[in-house]
Amino acid sequence: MARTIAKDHDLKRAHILRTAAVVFADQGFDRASMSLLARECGISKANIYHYYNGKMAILFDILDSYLKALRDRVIAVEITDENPEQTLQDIITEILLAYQGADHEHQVQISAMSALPHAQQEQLRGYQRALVRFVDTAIRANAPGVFAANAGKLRATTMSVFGMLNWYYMWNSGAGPQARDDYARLVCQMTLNGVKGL
Amino acid sequence: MARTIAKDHDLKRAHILRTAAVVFADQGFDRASMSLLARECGISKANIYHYYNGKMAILFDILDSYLKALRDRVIAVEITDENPEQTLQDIITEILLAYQGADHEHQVQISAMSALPHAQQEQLRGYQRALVRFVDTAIRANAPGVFAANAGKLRATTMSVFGMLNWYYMWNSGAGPQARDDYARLVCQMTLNGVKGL
DNA sequence: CCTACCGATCGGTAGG
DNA sequence: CCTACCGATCGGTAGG
Repeated sequence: MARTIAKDHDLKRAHILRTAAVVFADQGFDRASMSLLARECGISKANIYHYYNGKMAILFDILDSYLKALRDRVIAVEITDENPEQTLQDIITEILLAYQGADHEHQVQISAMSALPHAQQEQLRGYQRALVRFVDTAIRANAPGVFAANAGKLRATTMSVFGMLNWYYMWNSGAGPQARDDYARLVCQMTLNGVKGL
Repeated sequence: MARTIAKDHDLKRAHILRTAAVVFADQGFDRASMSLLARECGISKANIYHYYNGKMAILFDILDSYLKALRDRVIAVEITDENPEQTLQDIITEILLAYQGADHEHQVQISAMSALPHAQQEQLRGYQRALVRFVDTAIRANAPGVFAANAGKLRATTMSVFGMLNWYYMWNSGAGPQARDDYARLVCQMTLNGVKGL
């Protein structure tokens, strides 16, 4: 009995979370009212407060669950020391595939993360940093000599990759696995040829 | 007499515009109140309405003047048919230099443009499209054979460049001309080697 | 799980 | 009769 209720509770909470990501992304966090969110969820506004303590708590849960899952999925990619090029491409592909279907969460991350308290922002940035470090290491493995001589170059190259990946939803948000795999190859190629060409 | 007053009017309007870009970027457009903007401008809230018809009129003016000037500055870059590589690098450098000191406007563009009416958004997107077309043409000139065989590749490459450039403020916003020139070389190199490497 | 309702603050405008 | 400008407050709505 209690389990049935608890299960329904989690399902409903997850539904609110997903709906909120869409509403916050479409309207913007500040102008998306709790009334609208309730309407979109098919429940009353007061009922939302049974699952979340406030509007910011929903925002934090969206980004915390999204970024944590993204990090865990990407750092699980197997690293083969014998083939650093393939490893980098595997990682980039995994990121682009993880982005698939998460455009709303991605947009909320970019537009609304700054609305959170500093401590919560710092926690979220921790997930982002772990991801950046992981990609950073994979890129460095492809040209250790170059980067040993120029530390700033590695950072610039890594941030270039994230620039390309994080901009992807702006021009190809509906892309499927094939298009994402293709783009991963292009990004990987630009990165490798770029850094080795110096 | 009338000219002196008019001149002061324009200067004051420009001051409101610049201050609003900073306030809107820091606080977010929706949560930045007109009261705060007035305080930051050192004038009364009512006085702002002498220069602008409303909050959205300020937002539109920020983005319209910024994007128009950006477009005009970049498409003024001289194109030399004999040296398409140098032309591409000149264009990328000009964009990064135009971004310098405009981080607030850039951030407002990304986070608040969607708050405007569709007609105004469309006008702003016109400036963006002109810029994209210009870069697109410059990239195509570097590998006509490759892109004739693969139209989607050109678009992906162009959007990669904008991803790298538009992400720059996220990790090196305070960069000076030297750092921007360095990064322009890296972006150009990644782009050229990437598309020619296929 | 809802209706009813609050303190506060919003963008915008009144009179002078 | 104009422009430029202010203190005070409007109607309406936000999160809770």
